[in-house]
Amino acid sequence: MGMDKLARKKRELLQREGLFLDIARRLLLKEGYHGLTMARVAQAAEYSKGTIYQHFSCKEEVILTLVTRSLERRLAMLEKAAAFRANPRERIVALGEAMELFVRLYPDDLRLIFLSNTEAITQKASEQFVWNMRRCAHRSFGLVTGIVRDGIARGDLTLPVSATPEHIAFGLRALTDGAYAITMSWIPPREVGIAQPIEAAKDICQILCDGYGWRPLSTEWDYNATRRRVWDEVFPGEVKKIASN
Amino acid sequence: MGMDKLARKKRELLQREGLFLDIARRLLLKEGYHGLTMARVAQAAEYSKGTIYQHFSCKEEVILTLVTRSLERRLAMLEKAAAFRANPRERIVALGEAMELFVRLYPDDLRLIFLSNTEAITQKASEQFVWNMRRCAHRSFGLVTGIVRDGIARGDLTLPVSATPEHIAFGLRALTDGAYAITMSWIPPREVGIAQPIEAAKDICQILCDGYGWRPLSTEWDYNATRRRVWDEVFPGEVKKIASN
DNA sequence: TTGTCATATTGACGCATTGACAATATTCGA
DNA sequence: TCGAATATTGTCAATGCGTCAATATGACAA
Repeated sequence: MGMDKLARKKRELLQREGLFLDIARRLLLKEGYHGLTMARVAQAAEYSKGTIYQHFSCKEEVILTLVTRSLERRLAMLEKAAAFRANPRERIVALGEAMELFVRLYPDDLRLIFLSNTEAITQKASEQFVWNMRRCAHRSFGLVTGIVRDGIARGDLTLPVSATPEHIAFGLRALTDGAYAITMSWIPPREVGIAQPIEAAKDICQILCDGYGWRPLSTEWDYNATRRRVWDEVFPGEVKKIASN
Repeated sequence: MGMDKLARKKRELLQREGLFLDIARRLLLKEGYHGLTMARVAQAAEYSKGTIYQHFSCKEEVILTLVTRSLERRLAMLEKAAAFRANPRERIVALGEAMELFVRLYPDDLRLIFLSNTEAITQKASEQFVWNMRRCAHRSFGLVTGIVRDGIARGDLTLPVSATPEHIAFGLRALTDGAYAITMSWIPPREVGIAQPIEAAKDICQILCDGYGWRPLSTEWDYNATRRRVWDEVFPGEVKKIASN
C-alpha cells in the first residue's frame, strides 16, 4: 500500500476512534456507568460492536481513555498558569484560578477525572493507562513543588524543619481535590454551610500559604489584582467564554 | 404469633442479614465491585439468591449498607474525640487522631467509604440511604463547626470577615479527605514525595489553623503532648490494638 | 479489467449476571 | 392435625460483555 494511502487510513481510524469516544462520553455523562454500553455506542456510531473492540480492549479502557483526555486538558491549563510571570505566591494563585476556570468551563471533565478514582474501573486498567495517568499526576504535582522551590530560593518562604516542598504541594493539592470531591459527592456543600465551595477552596489555600509564612502574605499584597492579571494575561479566551454564558 | 416468637424471628433475620453482609464485604474488598455477585454471596451463605433479595433490593443496596456501617463506625470515633476535655484547638487535634486511628485500625472501612463516591453505586441508592449518609456527613461536619464556634466564643480565634465557622470546618475536612483520597488513589503518595501522607495531613491541618491565627498556635503549645493525652484518655483500647500489631 | 490475497468488519454466540416469579417448603395459630 | 400465611427456592427472561468464524472490502499485480 502506498504511503499516502496508509496515512489516510490511519487518519480515518483516528477519526472513527474520536467518534466512538464522543458517543461514549455523552452516554457516560448522561446515563452513568451502567448507561454506557458497547452495543449502544456501536449503534449510535453505526458500526458493529466488534469494530469497537479493534480500538479498545474493554469497556473500562474506553472510560480510561476519556479520563486521560480530561486529565491532559486540565494539565495543559495548569501548565499555562504555572508559567505566569510573577512572584511564586502569585503563581500559586494562578494555579488556583486555572483550577476554577477548568471546573467552570469543563465541569464534565472534572466528573470524568473523579470517575477514575473508582476501583471498578481502574481494576481492569492496562499498565499503559495507569502509567500515563501517573505521569499526569507527577507533572501537575511537579508544577506546585517547582513554584514552592522558587519561593524558597527567593527567600519568600522558610520551611519548618519537618516539612519539604512536596509537603506543601501535597497540602494544597489535597485541599483543592478534597474540596472538589465534597462538591461533587452526595454531600451538598450548601447543606454544610458553604455556598461557594470553589471560592472557599481558593481562600483556604491562601490561608494555608499564610500559615507557612509564605511572603507576601495575603495581608501584604492585593491578590485580587493578581487574579485579574491572570485572567487578562493567561486565560483571556477562557474568561471570555465563561462571561458569555 | 406470640411476641417472643416474633422477636426470635426478627433476631434470626437480622443475624442472616449480618451473614450476607459479612460475605459481601469480604468479596467486595478482596475482588472489587465486579467480584461481588449475588450468586457468590448466596452460595457462600448457603442460601438461594432469591432470599438475599428479601433483604436487599439490589446489589447496590448491599454495598450502601456496608458503606453506611463504616460511616457510622467512623462517626462514633469522631464523636468520642470531639468530647475530649481540652481547649478547642486540642479538640481539633483529637479529631485528627481519631481519623488516623480509624484508618489504621479499619483501613477496609475507609476503602468502603470512598467507594460511596462512585456514581455507579449511588445512582441506584434509595432515598433512605442517601438520607442516612447525609445525616452522617452533617453530624461529622457539625462536630468540627461546633469546636470552631467554641474557639471563637473563648476568644482563641477571630474569623476573617469573609469566613464563617463552616468555612474552617470545610477546609479542615477537605484537606483531610483529599489527603486520604490521594493516598487511596492510583497516585502513590511516595511517588510525589510524601512518605507518610497521614501524618502530613495532620501537620498541615495544624498549619492551616495557625494560618487562621487560632490560639494557642502550634509554636505556643506542645500538641504532641496533646496527642499522647488523646491516646491515653480517649482511645486507650484502640492504641493498644494498634500497638499489638 | 479481473483475479488474488491480506485485512477489516460483522453479527451471532457463549458466558455471566441481575432481578423476577411461580412453584414448593415451612411455620404458626386454631 | 389442618389450613393459611409466610419464607425459600431454583429457574428463567433479559441484558451486557467480549470472541470468533464467516463475510466483505479494497489494494495490487498480471
